[in-house]
Amino acid sequence: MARPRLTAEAADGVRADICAAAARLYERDGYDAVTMRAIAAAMDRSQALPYRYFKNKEHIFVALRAMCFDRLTTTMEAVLARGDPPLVTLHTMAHSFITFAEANPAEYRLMFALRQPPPAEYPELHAARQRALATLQTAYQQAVDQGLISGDALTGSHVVWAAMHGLLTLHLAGQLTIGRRLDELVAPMLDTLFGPRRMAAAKAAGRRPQG
Amino acid sequence: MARPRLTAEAADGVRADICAAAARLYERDGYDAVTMRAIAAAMDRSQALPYRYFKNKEHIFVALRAMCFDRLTTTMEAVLARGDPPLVTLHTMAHSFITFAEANPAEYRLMFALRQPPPAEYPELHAARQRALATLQTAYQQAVDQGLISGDALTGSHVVWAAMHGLLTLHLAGQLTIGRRLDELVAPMLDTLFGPRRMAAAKAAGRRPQG
DNA sequence: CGGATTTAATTAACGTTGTTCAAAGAATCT
DNA sequence: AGATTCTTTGAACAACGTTAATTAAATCCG
Repeated sequence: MARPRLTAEAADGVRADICAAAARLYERDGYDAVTMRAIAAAMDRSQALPYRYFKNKEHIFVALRAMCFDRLTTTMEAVLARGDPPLVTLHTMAHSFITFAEANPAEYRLMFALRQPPPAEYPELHAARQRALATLQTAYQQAVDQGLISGDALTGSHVVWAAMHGLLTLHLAGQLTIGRRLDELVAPMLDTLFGPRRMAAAKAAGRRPQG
Repeated sequence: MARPRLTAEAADGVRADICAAAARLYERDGYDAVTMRAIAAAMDRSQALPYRYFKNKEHIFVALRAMCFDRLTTTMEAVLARGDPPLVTLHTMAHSFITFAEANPAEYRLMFALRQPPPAEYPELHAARQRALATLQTAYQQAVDQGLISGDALTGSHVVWAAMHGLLTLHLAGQLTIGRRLDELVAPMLDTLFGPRRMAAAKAAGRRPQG
């Protein structure tokens, strides 16, 4: 025959390199710095190379998004694995969500950009997002099962997700005028979502060493 | 002397025309269709004309954003002017917020875009946004004054604003997987924010013909 | 009325960008 | 070695934001 095709792993490796270069550019110099030419230049390759591995620029950003969601999911699953009392877990999970966003604002902006291709077109990204939400839902379900929260977990976890996300979105867009510390709004938000008295009691009673 | 400068009103008129052309393009063909050349072409002018009236493209979008916030504020103020009981007003205001977003998704996306210049650089836009939030805060304050809600109005109105916004943001980005109707989440969200029992009671007792 | 002058608007151009396509390079089999 | 097939490249295109040089328009003064 002829020259053998790249192994699937090899092709994935190149794709990973492309994503890494794009991520580095994005994190260091912002969205506008992520150009196809710059990505290729960072890899010491020609400007046309990325097009052999991604259909277009948008697909590269979709891949980046999925990677970010995977990272977020990992931290959320770690919280769930600690096995704290449900309300403590929810509280901690919400804070780790906020910590993630504040530590990686550029990534968060990317993940939840308002201008995005319809998720249905990118099942991989959709799955990554669902994994994060499922983790929250599991924690919420445990709280419901123990009678600490009423309502169904699917709806409730969506409400929590949306409320936290709204806070972070406004914060990152500089549209929060109340003070400088986001915490001033996080605490009341969590109180509203989970109830202040129950939270305090759960935290006092539920602290464990590790898990 | 020589050719007289354009009147301030005349210049504002041209600026308004530019914004109108940009808005029409944005609404009809999306963000990518809003190019300086297309704006000028829609006005039957040369491609360099917008630069005499706006520093750059970003400033045009800032102006559009401010116009959208003014429209939102108008509808919110109308709700406040009805003079319903505070909890009814808050409830109605939240729904009008959602109605606005669902009726003008493109505008909403524009208003709350994650990638935006720092608000401090555009006091006019900042003021327009503050006006909307102040309206909500006023309604919230009335509820606090009547003992229907605890906590301070500034914090509380921010929490409500953020929660509603989070819901809409995820909805518009297609990241809400629960059912098709946004209402399935709006109702639980409002219940969480304002309390279901008090809400129902207030609505039953407070309905008025017009205000 | 007619040149001088000052502002407005246009034409033309520059540097970049995303993307495509034909040509060149590399790796295998016969 | 030569043919063949995949990979990579170099060059090109159209479109964009933006700026500079040029032309058109409207006033004032004589």
